[in-house]
Amino acid sequence: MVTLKDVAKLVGVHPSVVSRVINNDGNLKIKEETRKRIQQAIEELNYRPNLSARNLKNSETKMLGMVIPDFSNPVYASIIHGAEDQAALEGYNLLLYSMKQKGLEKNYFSHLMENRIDGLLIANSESDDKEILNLKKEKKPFVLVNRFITGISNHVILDDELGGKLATKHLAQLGHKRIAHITGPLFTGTGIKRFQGYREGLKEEEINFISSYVQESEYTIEGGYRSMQALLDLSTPPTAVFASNIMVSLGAMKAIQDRGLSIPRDISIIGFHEVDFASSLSPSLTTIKMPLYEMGSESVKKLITIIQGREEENELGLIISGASLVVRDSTSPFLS
Amino acid sequence: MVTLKDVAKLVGVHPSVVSRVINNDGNLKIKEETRKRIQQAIEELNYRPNLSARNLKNSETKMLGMVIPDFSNPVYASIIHGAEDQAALEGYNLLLYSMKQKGLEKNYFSHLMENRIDGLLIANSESDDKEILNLKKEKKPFVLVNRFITGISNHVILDDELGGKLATKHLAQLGHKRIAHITGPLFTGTGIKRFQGYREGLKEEEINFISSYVQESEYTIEGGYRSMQALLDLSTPPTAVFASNIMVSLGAMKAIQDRGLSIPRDISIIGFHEVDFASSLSPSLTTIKMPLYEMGSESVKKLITIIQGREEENELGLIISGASLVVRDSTSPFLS
DNA sequence: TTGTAGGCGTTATCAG
DNA sequence: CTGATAACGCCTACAA
Repeated sequence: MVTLKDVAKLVGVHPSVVSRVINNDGNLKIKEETRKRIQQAIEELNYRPNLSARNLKNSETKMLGMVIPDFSNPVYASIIHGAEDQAALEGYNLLLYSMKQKGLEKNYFSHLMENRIDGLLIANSESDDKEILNLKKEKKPFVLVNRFITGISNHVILDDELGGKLATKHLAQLGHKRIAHITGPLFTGTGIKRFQGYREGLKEEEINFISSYVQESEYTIEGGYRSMQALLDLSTPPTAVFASNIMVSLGAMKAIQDRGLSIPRDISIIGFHEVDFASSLSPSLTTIKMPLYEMGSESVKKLITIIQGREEENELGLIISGASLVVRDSTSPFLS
Repeated sequence: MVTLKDVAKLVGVHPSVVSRVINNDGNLKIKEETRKRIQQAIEELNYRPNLSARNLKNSETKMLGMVIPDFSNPVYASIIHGAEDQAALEGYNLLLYSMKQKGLEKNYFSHLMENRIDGLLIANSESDDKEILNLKKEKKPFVLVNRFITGISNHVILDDELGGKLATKHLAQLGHKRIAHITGPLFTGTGIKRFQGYREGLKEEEINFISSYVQESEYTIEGGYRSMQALLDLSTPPTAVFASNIMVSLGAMKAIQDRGLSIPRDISIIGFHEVDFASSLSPSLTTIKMPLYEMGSESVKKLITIIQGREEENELGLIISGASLVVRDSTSPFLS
């Protein structure tokens, strides 16, 4: 392996000079000629700085950890994409940890303590509250992404309430009165807030809240399927459904169609979060599009400011505002 | 930050003793009592070894890079999952690079040269052949995943040909004679081999190959949509279609349904690669399930043997055998 | 069984 | 403008 020394020897100069040329601060003075010779030698030997050594010296790694529930969830693909771009922009790399990983003993926390990563983005919903509070105690840089824990303010979240409201009002404005909601787990911040949005939407449209039209579910295809079945079993089934998540939407659509009912003729359905394949479903799915990419990139921005000590510890959490309706074929006016 | 020294000082012992306790080889002799005291001190101070220092000393990082085209492709989710599990099992971590990343200047190659990662899994299909050959010249550990380059033998691939054959024969055995194939790009190994499988399948079932039933496409929803439209525009359209990829399947299904045709009554369709939501499409999609998870984990195994120098440079590539049919509602017998 | 010394490759500080 | 030196935190011969 080629080191600074080798380059220095070839040029006939001290290693520290080579170091300075590489970390080109601009304002340190080096004779133009030696700089040239050094750069030539670097090319010639194909020298590459050893990052482990640099990391040790600078006590930073320019790597950020990010915990996600699962790579196969398309919603996280967008968040990751935003995070990755922003990280690259600021010279950082992303080390991803999925919760599905076998034998993962929360080594993202270890890595933070062991300085493998400079900071951590926590985007999984499983409850690790104790360890997260510990990070806070240890003053390790981290940011909660799309997640909220009481007592911790450094989070970046979406306006899920607005999204839920938009979805519900869209259905109401199509003339539907019997609007159901398949919620996410009601111990998650997102589940609760989308549900609140649903209630607000009903209120603003002067529709009575009927508790049997609310089914608590998991964020899974199977959950959506079962919950939709329950709704269809009601003596007066809903004519429109707001599904709290894309997986839930898939399950619900399947349940409706398996009963021989047609979307949207018999039942309209709207999903939460926009994904690539929404337009290629049959029928194509009306969705609420949330700024997922932005949430990813803003999370990284926030984490880096914390790492670089440019932020007060107790700044308020960031809400990425915005939510928009993408109308497709799965929702249509209520036909009495 | 707490270091070895701090622990040693607290116990009243030399740092090297502490180091030995941590790297518990088992066969080095340390008085049981001092070991205990050291371990207590470690707990007490909450000491964590600094990985940058360790990496520098050992000239390894226990991190593997992996280049993928895009996080939002569900097929890669399975591969990543397999890779991640195997890596964790062997004490490694995965650093993922998506090709979609902005301002990514192939820094996965740099990272390999700069010893940020110990080896690289190359699973993207974009052509970087020159740089890959360079890696070989530099004797840097890498493995090609689901990809083939002439002159390079360390790859791990699937039996795409078998998969293509299975798909085609399934359709033939349902009585279809007019079987179309929407291929992937025919400059990719996977595209070519699935196409070959298609031809073999036809041959074995004694069905004539008709070139107008072959549409070359990209691995995208749009590509599948356009190619399917072209097939439907034929004077004698096919009654069954083998789509080379899951995205292509989505596009093709949409195209069929947009024409008011029914799947599978008018046209049967089979997709390549099994994904979570295949069963929740409408109709649910018959697919060829390939051992993606295994490909991921085997790739990591192979890479680690190369890193550890346990493998001859020119060993043959590995083919993960196996392909199976998952029959669902999108394929049905041909009705004359 | 434990201590000593040297070095992994880089960079910061100071002196020349 | 360039050189020397020390240090980042850890590990490993070798010596005691």
